[in-house]
Amino acid sequence: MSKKPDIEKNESTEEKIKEAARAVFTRKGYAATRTRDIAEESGYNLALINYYFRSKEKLYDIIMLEHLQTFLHSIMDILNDADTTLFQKIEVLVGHYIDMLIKNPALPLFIINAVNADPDKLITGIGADKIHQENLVIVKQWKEVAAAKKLAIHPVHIMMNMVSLTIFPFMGSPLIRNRTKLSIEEFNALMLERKKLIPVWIKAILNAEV
Amino acid sequence: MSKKPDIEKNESTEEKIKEAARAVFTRKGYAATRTRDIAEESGYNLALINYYFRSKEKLYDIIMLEHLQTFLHSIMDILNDADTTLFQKIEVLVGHYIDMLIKNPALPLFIINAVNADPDKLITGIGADKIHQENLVIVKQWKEVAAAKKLAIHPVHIMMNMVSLTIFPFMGSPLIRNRTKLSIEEFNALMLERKKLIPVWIKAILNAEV
DNA sequence: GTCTATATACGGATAGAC
DNA sequence: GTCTATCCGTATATAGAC
Repeated sequence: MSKKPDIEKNESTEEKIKEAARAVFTRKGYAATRTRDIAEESGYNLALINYYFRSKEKLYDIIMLEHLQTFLHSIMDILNDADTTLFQKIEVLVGHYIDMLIKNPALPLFIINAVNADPDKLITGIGADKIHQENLVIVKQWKEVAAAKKLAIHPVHIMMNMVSLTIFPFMGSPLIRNRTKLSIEEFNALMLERKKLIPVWIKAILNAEV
Repeated sequence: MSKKPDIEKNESTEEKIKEAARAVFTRKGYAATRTRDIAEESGYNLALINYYFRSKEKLYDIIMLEHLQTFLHSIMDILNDADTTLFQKIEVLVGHYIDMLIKNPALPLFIINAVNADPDKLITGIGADKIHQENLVIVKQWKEVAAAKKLAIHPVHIMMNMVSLTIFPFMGSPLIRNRTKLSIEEFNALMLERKKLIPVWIKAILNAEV
């Protein structure tokens, strides 16, 4: 056996601080979190934050990029899958995001605020160039469908609809839950329903008379 | 004529500071704005902020409540209008909000962040009690439609859909505009299209086979 | 690596001159 | 009412002991 201690399951101090930072930054945003909050949440001393991460901002950047990665993870594979139809992609995409958002409901607000605070930083970090490729499989498939249906509406409407219907309820959940008196479990159950519903609705929207 | 000076069109110092505060708070949020930013934006000195508003937080509260009022202004009248049908209400509501959001696109993010930072403060300030009344005209109308259509889906889905489709694109606009290379004018034109489209889509959703 | 103590900077607020 | 100068708490960051 190696010399690694059998308390190996405990993460390193560095990792614990990062987790604490993720928790606090995600909840309160950059400006409102104090390094002291992170230290307290981690169980370690304030000085260790700088020892491991040099500065609050560097630590924040790490968390931000990780969140971005979580948010975009595997989406390119879905968008570029030659073996699925457009509507299958929509189903997979919506399902993927709802599962992810139930685990991580604060993510969209965090990311939108980050983009708002410093658009360039995020948008370049996004690897966004790749995403806008005109030769993504989904874009080609979309063009075929649009041509077949002789759609008069701008394609970004459909994209916005899909994203809006999927993501917004999570951003509004504090207000929605307060107004509706739904528990978190009931709310999440509704979100899971939307995995089936949103693709159906998107189809209905595409077929709607305008 | 009165003794008022003919430079009357210039607002008072107090009002100018409030406008500056509105601009900065709305753009950067509470924690990230410094009173010095507001002073600079207003053209006046830092000390005057405290002279007129006592503290950063009191000034923020004023801005926040004004924004909330803008956001909810006249919505109760629409919701409670006995002379319009349910779908007319949806049309009016969506149109009202899109017009308002084109003028004030940063509002939803500001409000959601405010709710997030301090749920109780906002939710009580909202006069939220009134909004949840079961005897609003729109609620009654909704129940009739739901009964007639024997809808299997939870009514909050429909509410979430309407709000999501209307509001989210504005919150995501920095990212959307970057990805699509749309100008602000083009983006706003799309939003205006949605005044007609969203009600149609809501109907389509209501009639969709599930 | 982890702590305590401290340097240094920044931001909100006020005193006091004009 | 408006300004300059300054106070003082708080937050980030670092020095240095263990």
